[in-house]
Amino acid sequence: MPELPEVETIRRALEPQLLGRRLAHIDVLERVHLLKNCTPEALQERLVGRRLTALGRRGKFLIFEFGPWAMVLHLRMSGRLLWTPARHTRLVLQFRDEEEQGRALYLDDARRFASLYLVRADQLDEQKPLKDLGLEPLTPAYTWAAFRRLLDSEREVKRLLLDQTRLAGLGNIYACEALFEAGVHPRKPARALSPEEARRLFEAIPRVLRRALRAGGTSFDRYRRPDGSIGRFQEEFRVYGRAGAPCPRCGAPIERITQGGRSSFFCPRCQPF
DNA sequence: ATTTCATCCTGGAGGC
DNA sequence: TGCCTCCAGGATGAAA
Repeated sequence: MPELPEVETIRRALEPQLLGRRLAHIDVLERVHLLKNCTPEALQERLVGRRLTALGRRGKFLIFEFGPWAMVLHLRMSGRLLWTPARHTRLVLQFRDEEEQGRALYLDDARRFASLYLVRADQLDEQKPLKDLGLEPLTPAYTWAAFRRLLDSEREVKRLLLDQTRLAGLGNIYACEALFEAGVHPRKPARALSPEEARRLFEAIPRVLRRALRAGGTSFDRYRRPDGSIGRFQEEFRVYGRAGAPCPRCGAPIERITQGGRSSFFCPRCQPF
């Protein structure tokens, strides 16, 4: 479900609530699928009693740093972090606050695809799952030179944009929307983009992500902010999920194709091959 | 070395 | 109402 704008929206909502708070309890209700490199006991031992020293994000990963140890969480398709219990609660993080009342954050994840790693905080860049992540689109590292290097591939540009080891944070929605904004056909081999197309795509990616952030992300299905409120970016979709509907720019019907088992939506007139 | 494919799992929507 | 099929914001590891 969540791509970079949704994960960053969650991060921004949680940070002021949680930074400096002490973790009182951690309950793992689903260990088999969720815990990738540790046991519930190890999680408890390393994290309980510690204060949250940082809440970060890399690509679609949320990084809860508790002093020397970090809990790295990926929500995958259906994961949500909520302040209230939900139908498919897989993990509960109980924080102590000043008044000692305590507040709990619930990981709700119907499809059980979410994943959690326990990593030493000083090893985050060297260990799974963050070590192979590619370029971050909303950071100073995202430069024209770095982006052009990334496009040096025969692969279809849409599939390249989804490869997290090349570019971190884009998912199906924002890859489709950025390609539309740039006027680039999703099937075009990355290397075959003209310099103008490459430049437009380079600029469209952060622009689309920032617009989505401003809207609080996309909630056409399950995604919610931790307080349960929804994002509004689905109201701004130009192509995603709009097969057959008129292109907002030229009126031609939006097409849907399949690439790597995933749907791509594009305007055949505005995004010529 | 790439690239495709199936798979993990559950729920919702739509067809009949 | 019930049953069936398809689809889903993601990623991985095996197979081709």
